Amino acid sequence: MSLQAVAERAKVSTATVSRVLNGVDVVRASTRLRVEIAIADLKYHPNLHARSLAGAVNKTIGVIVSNLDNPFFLDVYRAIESDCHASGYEVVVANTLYRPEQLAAGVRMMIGRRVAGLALIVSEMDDSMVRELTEGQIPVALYDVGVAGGHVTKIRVNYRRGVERMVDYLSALGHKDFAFIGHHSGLSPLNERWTAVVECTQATNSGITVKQALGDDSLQGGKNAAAELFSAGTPPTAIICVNDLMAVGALLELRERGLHVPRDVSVTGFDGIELSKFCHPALTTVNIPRDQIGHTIFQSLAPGGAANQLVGREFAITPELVVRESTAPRPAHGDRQKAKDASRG
Amino acid sequence: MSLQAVAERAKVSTATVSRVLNGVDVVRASTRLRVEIAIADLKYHPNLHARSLAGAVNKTIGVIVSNLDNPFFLDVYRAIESDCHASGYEVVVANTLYRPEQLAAGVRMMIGRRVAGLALIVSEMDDSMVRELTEGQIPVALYDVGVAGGHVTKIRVNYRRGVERMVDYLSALGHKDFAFIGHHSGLSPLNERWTAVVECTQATNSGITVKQALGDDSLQGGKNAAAELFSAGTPPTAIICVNDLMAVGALLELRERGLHVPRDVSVTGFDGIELSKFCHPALTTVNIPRDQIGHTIFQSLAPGGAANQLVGREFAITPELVVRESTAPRPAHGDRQKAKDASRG
DNA sequence: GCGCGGAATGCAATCGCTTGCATTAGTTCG
DNA sequence: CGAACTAATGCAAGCGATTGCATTCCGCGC
Repeated sequence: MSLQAVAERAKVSTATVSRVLNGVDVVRASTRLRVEIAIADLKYHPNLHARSLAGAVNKTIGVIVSNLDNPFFLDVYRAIESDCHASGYEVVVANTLYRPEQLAAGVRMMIGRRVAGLALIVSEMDDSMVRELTEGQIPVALYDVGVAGGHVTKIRVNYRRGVERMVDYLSALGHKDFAFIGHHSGLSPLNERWTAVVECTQATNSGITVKQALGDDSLQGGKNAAAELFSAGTPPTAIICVNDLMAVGALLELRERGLHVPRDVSVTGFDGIELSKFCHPALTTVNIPRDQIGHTIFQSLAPGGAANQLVGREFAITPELVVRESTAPRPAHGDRQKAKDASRG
Repeated sequence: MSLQAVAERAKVSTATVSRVLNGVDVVRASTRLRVEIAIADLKYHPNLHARSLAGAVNKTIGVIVSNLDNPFFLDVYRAIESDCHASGYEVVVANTLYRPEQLAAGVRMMIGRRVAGLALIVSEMDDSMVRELTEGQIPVALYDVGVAGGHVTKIRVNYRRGVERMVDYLSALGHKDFAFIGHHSGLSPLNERWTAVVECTQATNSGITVKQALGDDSLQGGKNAAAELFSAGTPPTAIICVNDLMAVGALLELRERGLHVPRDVSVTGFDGIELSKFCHPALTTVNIPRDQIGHTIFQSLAPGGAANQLVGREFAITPELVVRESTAPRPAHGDRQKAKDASRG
């Protein structure tokens, strides 16, 4: 099961077998055939560890994400994966579940594997981690954190802009009682979004209030957070969710409370995942071009081609508002009574 | 950046550094400290390729799935991943998109990586692939295909049983015009499900008809398939979908056609993914315990512990019917007119 | 028949790490 | 103080490829 074995069976040297394997075109046809037969007979599969050790160009790129369960991350990952396969690269993913120690473990693993490039689409990066990566050798693509330069490319989404549009839109519909559903408020990129919502709502000087509820980054988490919003205080008429997944979760909670979306409450998502179109009602959301992010990441990580222009740069993406069915004008006072009733449920 | 470098800096041999790294507990505390400092100073990360080459026990297990986009696969994967991390294993996934050549590539890669075990949760396995794996060396866990024995464990879900329950239930509700929404009918495990539906419906000798529509294994695919069902012929009153994901897609299509689920049409899913509970209406489905599958796979692949009892065996899982809101009695004749109208839309 | 020259092979060093065995350093005692 | 042990450390042989360089083959022209 080693090159050695194949070589013996084909009565050639390991060097020749290696050449056949790698398509180095200097092997006589008859020899090549003999080797190929031996390979097939032995069901030989080259040991990839040995191969990369021996210095073959490493065609693997690593991707670390916070939560594969959230289609947002999956979509970005898939875009990267598809580009990679198209260029003969392999991908290895790590899922951190928003846990810094898992991130650290993932990074260690990737470096240990000597990946050709490393993409980090995570929210739980702390400064020391960023610094370590920046000081390291391998090309890195950072999403929403750190700074570009050297071998690190940064992709930044202008969340604030997206939130602004969302808030402006909802304000225009007359909403005043806002709520924000988020998760992991302890992580700075996530906290920034909440801050953005607060600031945007306060900017329009019209007595708007916002409260926050937190849950996991999941359907159930969104549902739980929504429940919390209606458990006390003034029920909101507009709920801005940090992402589509949680928004869909919130939708169910509202339905169970007999609240109609968007008649009684408006709900918005963020990301523009496919599900946001398929849920009911379809979510008004802010689209983040996940494919584009994935492609950009790949290009900045894979050497050759356009890479040179991309690596070390920063890419800003301005998300777009997508209005669908989950938002409507603020209900009249009388109608709002319903939400209050639901609060007790 | 190599053991060598660390050794020199700490003024010890590479052997000692290696011992420190691996926690072999025979190094004097003072020496260990010196080495650890050197490691930190150099930001040294062991080369995992070299490590496995050198014969360290390989703690990696490979997982190949057909479509990570479908939460079913993701759930199984996550269960495996979580078990692995708990036992200090690493996981590497490959996504085939139902393409046999991608499967082959994935298997080659896993073998090349010399994984400790390989899980295949794919529908596109052909006999030769199964044979190759069976004849190979590494522990394998097969889902829904192949046979157990030797180092291959098999997990089999009794689909037919699930389908039977579904069909019985729907028949009891009076449905006669059935439809099946599936994908990749060319792959035998998938084709079997269609066959199961046909046979179950024909078993109850009551003039039941079934037609089939196909799409991708995605939300959009489900929607497309549903559209096809209403484009010609008698519109069905009960739609059995091959999985929840496609069912949710179908739901949207029906909604767009002004058909109410379950009043006008009943829709069922399969798998019991979380989304099936969060969509509207919540899907009547057949639950497949994905966690359990993942755990079983892990146990049969990871050596030690209960592994011995599991490896080489076959596990049968009988899925359970979960009735929710997407099914109801067959509409009366007059009401069915609505579906016919929708057909023209 | 011989010498040549390029095409095919083979040799062997190397990649970074693990590990069995040899060696050295430290301790404890007689 | 040196013997006898044990605890620490070092040596060096792999692991399974890749690859630059040396060597052997072969067909040809003279």
